[in-house]
Amino acid sequence: MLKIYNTLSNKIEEFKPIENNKVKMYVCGPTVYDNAHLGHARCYITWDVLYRYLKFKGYDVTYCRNVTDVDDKILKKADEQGVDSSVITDKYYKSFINSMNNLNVLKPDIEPRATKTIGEMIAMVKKLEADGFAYQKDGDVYFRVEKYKKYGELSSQPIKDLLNGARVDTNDKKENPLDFALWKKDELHGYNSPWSKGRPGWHIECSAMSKKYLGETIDIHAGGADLAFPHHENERAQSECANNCVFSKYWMHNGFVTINKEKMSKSLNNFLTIDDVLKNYDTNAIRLFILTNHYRMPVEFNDVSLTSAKNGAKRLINSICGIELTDSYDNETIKEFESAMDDDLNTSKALAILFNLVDKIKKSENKQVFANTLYYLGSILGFDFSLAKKEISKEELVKIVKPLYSEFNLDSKIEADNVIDEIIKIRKQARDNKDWAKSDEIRDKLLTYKIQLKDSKEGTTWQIL
RNA sequence: GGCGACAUGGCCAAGUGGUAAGGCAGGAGCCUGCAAAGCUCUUACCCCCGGUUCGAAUCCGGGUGUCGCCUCCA
Repeated sequence: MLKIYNTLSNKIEEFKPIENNKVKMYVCGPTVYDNAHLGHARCYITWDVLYRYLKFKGYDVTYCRNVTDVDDKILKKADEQGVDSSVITDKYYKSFINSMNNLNVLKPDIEPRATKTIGEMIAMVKKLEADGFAYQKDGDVYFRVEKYKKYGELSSQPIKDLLNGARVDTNDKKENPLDFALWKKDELHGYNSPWSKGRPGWHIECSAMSKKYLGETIDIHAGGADLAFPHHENERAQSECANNCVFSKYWMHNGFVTINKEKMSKSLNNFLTIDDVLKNYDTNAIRLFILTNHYRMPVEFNDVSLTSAKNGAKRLINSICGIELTDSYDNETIKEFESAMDDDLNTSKALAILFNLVDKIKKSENKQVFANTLYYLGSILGFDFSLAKKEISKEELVKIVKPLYSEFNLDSKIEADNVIDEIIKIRKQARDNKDWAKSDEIRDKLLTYKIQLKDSKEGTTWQIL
């Protein structure tokens, strides 16, 4: 039985979909105005694991992750560069998708774009205005927070204390400082609407897209912890007032990636892009780095942790090397894994189970069963086992071996398959003569071509790194 | 100021009442001419004080420290 932490109740609750075994989940996607950073990676990897796990549990999941392509920052950048905003959004959307693919994050079922949902947003704002939940002022439209009695419930913010907060946006146009914009007048970049040429507020975008693609009530709404207030709070207020029903049954939030103990973010300018990190660490290292921690806890980025994850991931992934995979599994381990994951996605515990499998693969007679199980469960966590070391193909070998002919003055008639063995023979002569200098020189030289030698009593074997 | 989270071995991190998963690093060993890689083995009483209990890392109270949200942010 899956249990998840619901931000709405601040409790771990049993997960029960609204409709049979169907799950509708919505994750707030990126605003595409810059390259995605490691914080985004954490977020989308976390929800990718939830998506994969729900499917593993047999749920019929519809996963919607939007793309925000109407936004102040996008327009600012477009204006600065003197281009249409679509130039900016297309560029960074592609970059985002590329990063997600590189991170082995599954494509959501639906990826709506805000610019394609403007009509629905306007309709929603009209409804809110007609029902007295919103008011127009000088072409802007604001949501009347006091009309929604549950306001502040999701983020556990007492409404009266919000007013006393140090950072409340005061704006003469608002009836109440807490009211937030549903529509903003913008003659320059705007869309036509009943109120003004303008554009939607950020919060209404998600409300409208969620409704359009998943319906008025969904099972899970997720995103970064920084979205809980005000974004999710506002989304919930709008949607529940406009639709007159529950917006989302469960709300889930992931913790941040920190660097020097501080939240990694654009505004603090202390971020590393996903592509930057991928230069030094592969996708499995990043997965392990992130999943080692519980998804609601902060994760501190540094090279020590990433290197640790890199080494661990290598061992995990390579442990299935050379074992033919079938479809026989160790059911007991699968149960353990499920029980860990059922406990609010305890990925740390799930990983411990995977590492125990690594041990079993080495020690058990039944290597295949444990290797299958590791592959199966590891894939639920999104590890990419295709990166495990495999037998290299003939073409690859030919390519690797090519420069060795001249390097070692070999006869060009020697088959690629035999080149390395031929060099080992040369080295063996040196070793027989106890010419260690020459022997080591050959070994080091081969290593520069990513060919690693291993000496043992039975002779010397080689391996491509 | 309001709300909330966290504090476990060298580093990271599970663990919500019965005497501490797992990863990385380190150490020892096997292997080797020496290495590398790989393999085997290996290191903790849980921030402080007080309380509840037969028994607490785990519950309660009080400290101390760190972080987050209250503004755009995953």
